[in-house]
Amino acid sequence: MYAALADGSRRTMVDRLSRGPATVKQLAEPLTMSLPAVLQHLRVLEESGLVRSEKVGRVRTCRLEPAALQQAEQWIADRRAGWTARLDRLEAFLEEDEQ
Amino acid sequence: MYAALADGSRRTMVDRLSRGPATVKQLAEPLTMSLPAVLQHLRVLEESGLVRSEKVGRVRTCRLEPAALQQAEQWIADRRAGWTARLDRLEAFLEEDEQ
DNA sequence: CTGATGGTTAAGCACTTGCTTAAGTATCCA
DNA sequence: TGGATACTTAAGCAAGTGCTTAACCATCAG
Repeated sequence: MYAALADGSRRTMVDRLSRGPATVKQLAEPLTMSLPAVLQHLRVLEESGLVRSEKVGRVRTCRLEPAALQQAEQWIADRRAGWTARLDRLEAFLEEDEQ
Repeated sequence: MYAALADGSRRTMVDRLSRGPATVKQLAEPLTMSLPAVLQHLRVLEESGLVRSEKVGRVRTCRLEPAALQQAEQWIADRRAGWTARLDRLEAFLEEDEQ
């Protein structure tokens, strides 16, 4: 899933989708690459669970899957929390030592 | 930076570091790969800004850089926020429509 | 029906990544 | 001093990634 976010073009796509659903064409518009390339990025995003899409007529509409984003966010938050907790304990220890 | 977190071995290293500083040897211990491979992962983590390390004697000690982690977390949080804000507006609109 | 639109598939290619082994270098300890 | 410890560098390689072009399929509008 972080692998999906590792690519700049894909982050641009996620950014676009965070402002609302979009078609493949619309996702491709700000990107300087061929449509097949965009399709491949979209596939990566879908496989990571970050994006869901469905086709109506000849138009495929994509939308963000906030639950997946939250999961990624949570992992980082947890590691960071562990680290700051450690710092707090160290601080408390130094404080205690001072007395 | 997400590229740095994209690899499982590197996430294992970050996880270890979230529980406190560690030497290269300690980081390598849970990983089933050669030491040079670990060094290469460490280099990626340092270049991403997620980890800082310094060498004393013959031992290199690594520690997490929480600011970088927070930055990654923030980006995700922002995209997610944009999306949920959209949902809220939609909900408000539907509610209004109902009256 | 026919052309334009929106998407899809397949093949190929340059470049990057994630390892490996082999051969160092620089401490530290007895 | 001499061996063990803790990294470090360099070279090489198999697999994966991010594109491309060419060709194709399925709507939709006129």
